[in-house]
Parts: sequence; structure tokens; C-alpha cells
Amino acid sequence: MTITQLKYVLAVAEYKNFTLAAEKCFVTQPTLSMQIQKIEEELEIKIFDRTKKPIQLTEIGQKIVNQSKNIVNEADRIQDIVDQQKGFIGGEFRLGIIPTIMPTLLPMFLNNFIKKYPKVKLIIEELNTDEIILKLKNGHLDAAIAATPLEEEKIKEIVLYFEPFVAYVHEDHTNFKKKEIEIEDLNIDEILLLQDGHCFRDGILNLCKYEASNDKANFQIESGSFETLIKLANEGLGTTLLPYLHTLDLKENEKLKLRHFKEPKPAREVSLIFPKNELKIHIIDALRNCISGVIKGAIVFQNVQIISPLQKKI
Amino acid sequence: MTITQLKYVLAVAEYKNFTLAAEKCFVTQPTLSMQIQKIEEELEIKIFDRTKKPIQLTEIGQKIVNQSKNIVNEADRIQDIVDQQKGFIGGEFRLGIIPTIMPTLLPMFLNNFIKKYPKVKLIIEELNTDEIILKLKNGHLDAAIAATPLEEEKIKEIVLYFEPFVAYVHEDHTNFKKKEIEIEDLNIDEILLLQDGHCFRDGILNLCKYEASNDKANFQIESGSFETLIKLANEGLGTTLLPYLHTLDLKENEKLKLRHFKEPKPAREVSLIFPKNELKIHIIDALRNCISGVIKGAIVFQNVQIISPLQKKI
DNA sequence: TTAACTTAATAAGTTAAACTTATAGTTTTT
DNA sequence: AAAAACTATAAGTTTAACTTATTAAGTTAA
Repeated sequence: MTITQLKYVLAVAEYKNFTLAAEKCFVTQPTLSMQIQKIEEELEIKIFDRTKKPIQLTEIGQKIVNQSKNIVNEADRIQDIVDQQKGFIGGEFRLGIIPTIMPTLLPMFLNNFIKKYPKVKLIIEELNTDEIILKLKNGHLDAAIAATPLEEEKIKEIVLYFEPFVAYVHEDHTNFKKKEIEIEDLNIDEILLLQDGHCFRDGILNLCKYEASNDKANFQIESGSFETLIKLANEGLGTTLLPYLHTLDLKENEKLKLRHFKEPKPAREVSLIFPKNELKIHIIDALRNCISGVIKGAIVFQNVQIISPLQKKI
Repeated sequence: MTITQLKYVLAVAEYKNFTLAAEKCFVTQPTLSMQIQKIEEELEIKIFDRTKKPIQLTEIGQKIVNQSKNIVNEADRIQDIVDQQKGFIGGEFRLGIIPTIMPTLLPMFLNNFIKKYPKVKLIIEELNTDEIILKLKNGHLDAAIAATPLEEEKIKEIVLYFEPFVAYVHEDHTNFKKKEIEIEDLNIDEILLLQDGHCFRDGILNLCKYEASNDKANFQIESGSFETLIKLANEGLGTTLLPYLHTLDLKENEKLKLRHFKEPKPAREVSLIFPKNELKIHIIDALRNCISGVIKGAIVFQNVQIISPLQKKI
């Protein structure tokens, strides 16, 4: 049993097709067939059920695939260890970003970063916080950008910036007349929220001291994007809260509806998070510097209070 | 980089000697030298510092060795998965046993077991509970025998038997005159305890409702073996508590000093514990049956109260 | 300090494994 | 029924792993 064979098994399991899998592995199809046969002979079991089309994993095959993923993943880290020792800034780097940060922050630093570190192959995934924590722990992500503090034992957090919440209010609402608003001016029942699973939603629920008063409104809508929430607010269907960076590319007439909070402004803490083994610390450092650079121009430091992104346990 | 190469690296790291490592790997010394050179070239680092005698790991070499252990360990589990699927009872099986169970239980079942399952290569290690839990979690043990309940998330427990505590009392002590004793008859300050680290010690401290009264006695002695404690008790230096199985091979004159507890007798719960992935469940089942068989002849069921082996948090 | 010994590296050649191209055999699609 | 898609097999090549024999370097003992 070799690591190469395990990689072939994973490829066939993924593509359910020997020919395609062989291409992806940069070998010919007979090579792949033979190597799969060899490992099946060695273990004296069938990993794939070739009678089905497309090819299926057998029951035992599925278990072997799961374990093979572990092995291949652990094997890949040998190169990471070497790279770290050499201070080499390159190789694959898997970065997770939560949906409410992705569209505003990513365009700000991505171009800059890939030009500065051309040897790094960035693989960026949009994931919510739960998924990120899971994937950091099992090695499927090298780092992530998320709202903190998360208080996860095996994960280290480096704060990138504090991003204030900004209210987006309809012209007819009493809050529209105020220059600055306070948390007490918000009524949880008229807040338009993101779908469950977004930590920005949980943050707002924490902010408003959410007290199970969720059924007072005569409608309930939750969207996965701020764009929807803004349009609903435009229709007078409620107030929404936006992260500061998101307010920068609103239209001029929309910007008029923004109301900032009185200091200390409620804000989310945005951090670069990564496993404590610090395997790819050089790339992480590079990334942090890069993001800090662009953020300094975009967010001026203000007096803020940090709102936890974690859902309060009831 | 191949799994074979990693095994060679581990062998050299272990034996600090190419020739010996080569023997252990069943290859010639040049083969090993070449393969080590090859992986060093591929990674473009030196794993071993050959200028030192005996050969030493470099700093990065140590990291690679650690990671290689993970990889090889994970790779070995492929065979375990296959064996489990086939219901095959064989292969290496690493069993941990705590020191206070080892000398009494092991001789009772070992001979029986190895005759019944000759294909299983049993590797038994005496370890305390903390070490056992660690090694079960990281895959260095397949199962263990320890006092329970441990309430460990990833570890499953199957109770083997309940083993009552028996007091061993000096002739001059008031308890000697009693036929049966009660927990209240014990004074923590005159109990002879095992060293810190033994869960049997923690169990007794729990039993006696230990209340930080540890400095009243004018001497304090802790031993790692019951033999020492018994001899001290013979000298009138205190009372000790023994697990029931341990009392079976006392001398006749010593047996006279044993005092059993009134029912419900304080007892420890002894279990077979193993990772919840249940990889070697067939061997574990075999082992459980084997032990249950011999225990039924040795411990008659009695009304017991289970004493926790975990140190109470203060 | 020289000879004997221990141990790792190198050289040359063999064996075995991994891979290729070419082709045959299935099954599915048209 | 023919074509297409796909996997398996066969034969041969290349590469990698391994062996024996030898060299080189360092250590120990005379």
C-alpha cells in the first residue's frame, strides 16, 4: 500500500470514473486500473463496485476512502513542516471566509496578495463559522477570516480589525430623524435578519438582548444576502444592520439612510484564525500584513464595544 | 515520499543506527541509506545529523519524525478496517492496564486468551489512567482495562466486573475486632495510600470523603505497590485498603487481618475501555468474553456501591 | 600511531514495481 | 445494430527499489 495508490483510490471515489480520475492524477487509465487492482488484491477486498454505473464505493470501500483522506492529508503536511522551517512562502493555502465578510474584504486585499506572493496558491472557500471551525480542526483549511472571539481551544485568533455595525433605516422611521442612534432605539421585532447560520445574525441578536420576543411581528423574513435586506428596508418593511465595510459601496441615496451608533459603537471583531500548530504561520503572517495594510485606509479607529458572534445558550 | 521511506526514517530515529535500523526493516543497510537520502533530497532538508555519534535528528528531522508517526499510524489502520470488516481476529492488539489491576487480572486470562486466539499479537503495557486515555485517543492503544466510570467523550466503556474494597487491619486496631466494617470506621489519616497517579488512591480518597485533613498524621508514606502497604500495616503503621482480587493470594495469617465491608460494599468498577470508532471490536469482544469467563469463578456478585476513580475537583 | 573494528556511503548490477501504448471486452447510448 | 464510453488485459518500457561488493570515515584497542 502506497500513498500514491491511496491518492488514486480517492480520485476514483471522487470522479466515479477511472478514465477521468486517471487524467486528474496525470497517469494513463490502465495505470490507475492496475494500481487500484493491486491495492484491492493486497487488502483482499473490493473497494469499488464496478457492476454499477457510475462506479460505486463498496461499504468497506467507503471506510477505506475516509481513512485514506486522513492519511493523504497527514502526508501532505510533511511538506508544510518543511516549508515552515525554510520560511518558504508558497504552496497551497486554504482560506475560509464567512459570507458577511467575503464580498467586502476579499476584493480589498486579494489582488495585492497574489501579486506579492505569487508562489502561494490561494484556495478560498465561503463557509459559515461552524464549518470553518470544523475544517480548521481536521486540516481541510489552513486559516480563516471570521468574527471573533470564538474561544475555541485549538484555534488561535489574531484580530485584524473592528467593524462597527451601521443601521439602515427607512425615511418614515423615527430613527431616521436622529443623527446618531443607540442600541435602545432598536426593536428586535422590526430588524431584518440574515438567515440562521450566519454569525452576523447571532451578533445582532446578542446586541438587541433578544428575549424570545420573536413572534410579535406580523411577518418574518430572513435572507442570505444584505442586498435583499436593504431592498426590504427600502420598502419600509423594517430596519437592518450592516457591517461598516458593506456600507461603503451603497448608492448615494442609500447612504442617506445610514445611521451610525453613538460611541462606544457596537462592532464585530474580525480575526484571522488558524490551528495552534501554526504550520503555515509564514503565509498567515503575510496575509495579516496584507489585510492590515488595506484596512488602515478603510476603517478609522473608533471607540467600539465588541459584540460576541456566538449564539447565547438558552 | 512513500510510507516505506517514512518507516525507514522512524527506524533510524529509533535505533540511531543505520545498520541496526536496516535489519529491523528487513532490508540491507545501503537500501536504507539510499532511501533516507532520497527523501532528504526530495524535501531538500537533512533529517539526520550524521556528524554526531550516535546519529542525531536535526530540529526539522524531529518534526518530520513526529508527523511520520501520525502517518504510519493512520496507514496501519487501513488493515484494521479491513480486518474488522472480515471479522478477522488477529493482528497486533495493544492493551493498556492500570497497575492495580495488572498483577491480579492478567495472569487469570492471559494464557487462556493467547491459546484461544493465537493470531492476535497482544502487546500489553502497564499505564496509569491518564496515560491510557491519552494513548487511546491518539491510537497508540487499541483498548485498556481501567477503573470506571471515566466519562470520556470519545471512549466507550464495557463493564467487566465490580471489585469490592477490602480493609487490611492490624491486630491492635479496634476495627480488627469487628466482623464487618463500615466506611465510617475508616479514618483517612491512618489509611496507607498508593502514590499519587494511581486511580485506586483517588477512589479511596473519594470513599473517605477526604476533606483536606491530610496533615494530622505524624508520618506520611505512599508506595507504588500493595506489598509495601501490607508490610507497613503489619507493623501497625496504619490500615490499608486492597482490591478484592488482590486479597486472594495473601498468606493465610495475612488473610485473618482482612475485614470486608457491610453491604452495599464499596467497590470499583473495572471496565474494558476503547475508542468509539470500535476498529478492533472483534478482538475486544473476544477479550471481554475471555475475562468475563474467568471472573465469574472468582468474584461472586454482591450488593456494591461504586466509588468513582476520578479525583474530585476542589 | 597503527591495526582492527564499526558504521555509513558509494558503485554496479539485479529485481521488481510503476508506467506506457495498444487492444480487447463490456456496457450504455443513439 | 452501430457507435460511444468505459474498464480490463497484454506486452513492453522506464523507473525505482533493492542486492552484493567495496570504499571511506570515524572510533577503539593494541
